[in-house]
Amino acid sequence: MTQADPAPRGDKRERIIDAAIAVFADRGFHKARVTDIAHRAGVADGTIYLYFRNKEDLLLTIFEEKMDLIIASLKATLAPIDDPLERIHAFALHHYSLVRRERALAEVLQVELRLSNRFLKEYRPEKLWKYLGLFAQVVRDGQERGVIRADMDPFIVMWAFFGAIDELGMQWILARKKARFKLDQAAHQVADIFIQGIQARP
Amino acid sequence: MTQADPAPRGDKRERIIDAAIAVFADRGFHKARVTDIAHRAGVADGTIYLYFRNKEDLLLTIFEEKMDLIIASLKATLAPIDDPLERIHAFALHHYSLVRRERALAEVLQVELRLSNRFLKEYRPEKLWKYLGLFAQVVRDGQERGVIRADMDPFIVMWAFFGAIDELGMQWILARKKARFKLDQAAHQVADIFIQGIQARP
DNA sequence: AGATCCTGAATGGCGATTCATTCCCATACA
DNA sequence: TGTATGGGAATGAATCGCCATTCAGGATCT
Repeated sequence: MTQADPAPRGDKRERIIDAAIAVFADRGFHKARVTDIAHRAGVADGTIYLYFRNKEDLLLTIFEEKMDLIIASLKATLAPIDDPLERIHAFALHHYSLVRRERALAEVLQVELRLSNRFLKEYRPEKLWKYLGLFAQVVRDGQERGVIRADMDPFIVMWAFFGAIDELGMQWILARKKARFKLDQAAHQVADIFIQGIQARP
Repeated sequence: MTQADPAPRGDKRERIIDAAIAVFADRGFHKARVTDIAHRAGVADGTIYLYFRNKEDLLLTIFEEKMDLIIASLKATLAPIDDPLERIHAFALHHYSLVRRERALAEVLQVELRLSNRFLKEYRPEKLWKYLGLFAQVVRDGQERGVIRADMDPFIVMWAFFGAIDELGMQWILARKKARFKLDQAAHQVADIFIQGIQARP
């Protein structure tokens, strides 16, 4: 009749993306077979190529689209918090709440994306910069307000903090149930170290 | 893993390892072709299989052998330093001196090893644990002496510190000459953040 | 000669990608 | 109402390129 979508167009695309996240997390990008993804999504192998240029495009699409959601969510979390030091704390907690809630996605973003040379060397991970940029901005704000040491380079602090958070998240994911620490505990300790480490002292 | 060399002698093994480090760093493990490594080492493709079981064994052998050297070097660096907080500083500087001096090796260890699922999930990176364990021990010593906060989990501090150091090292390597910071500056700032962050306060 | 070491072309397997074919259904027409 | 038709969507078997690995000979020593 009207302009109603005749076919479940978006549905298949969504299913392929979800299946890809699961399979990438499970087998790793390189070992993941397109056939596996197609099977899991309940579509034919060729169907995937109607929606994505190739296997790598599928990985990058997941990154692009999911990061948009994550960035929006992070912004919403930080918005009501005024104190920069408190925001650092919130950043860590927010990061891990995602890791815990969507472990497969987190695994793809943290572990698998890094094996894509294209991603690391050729492709500009704009979305990652945007995500981290929010943190760097928190540091700059804190410096302007005088609560964070002025001799710290926000750029270095940003990568250091992300590295710390990311590494612990990765170890937690890799260790699965055997993890020797709790994510929340890690979030608190790391945030605490950085807050103590960079705050301006009288 | 390399059991015992069946027979072959000479400097070929060494040349293959050096060539592999260069090619892995340059093209990435997956895109690196055995042919490229052989060519660079000045040997025939098949020769590589006289010294290594397969391509992955080559990667793991590089890890095993180089880590032994790195661990020994780190121990020698820390030995004459008594103050745990000063050792943290030395750890960061030592790590980056390696990154700067042997960039290709650092790239392989930091970036490429991570793409080997086998390495991260199945293989136990004992040597990495040994390396990091040295740092965890520094934290424990500091706690016993009362100069480091007792409420910090050495395990979490260890991963956080390594993550921070590692991430900055990776960004520096990836950015090559365009890096927006100096390695030494990063070493000092990160060490400073952690020292300020974990030291016991009166 | 025999043993050791090396060579590099040939092989084989894997799995991403393609594309000829089929399916589905909205619309048009009788 | 029944049937034809056009074309986009989906299929999945076949293709095809890539490259790690092998191995039947050579080369080089003793």
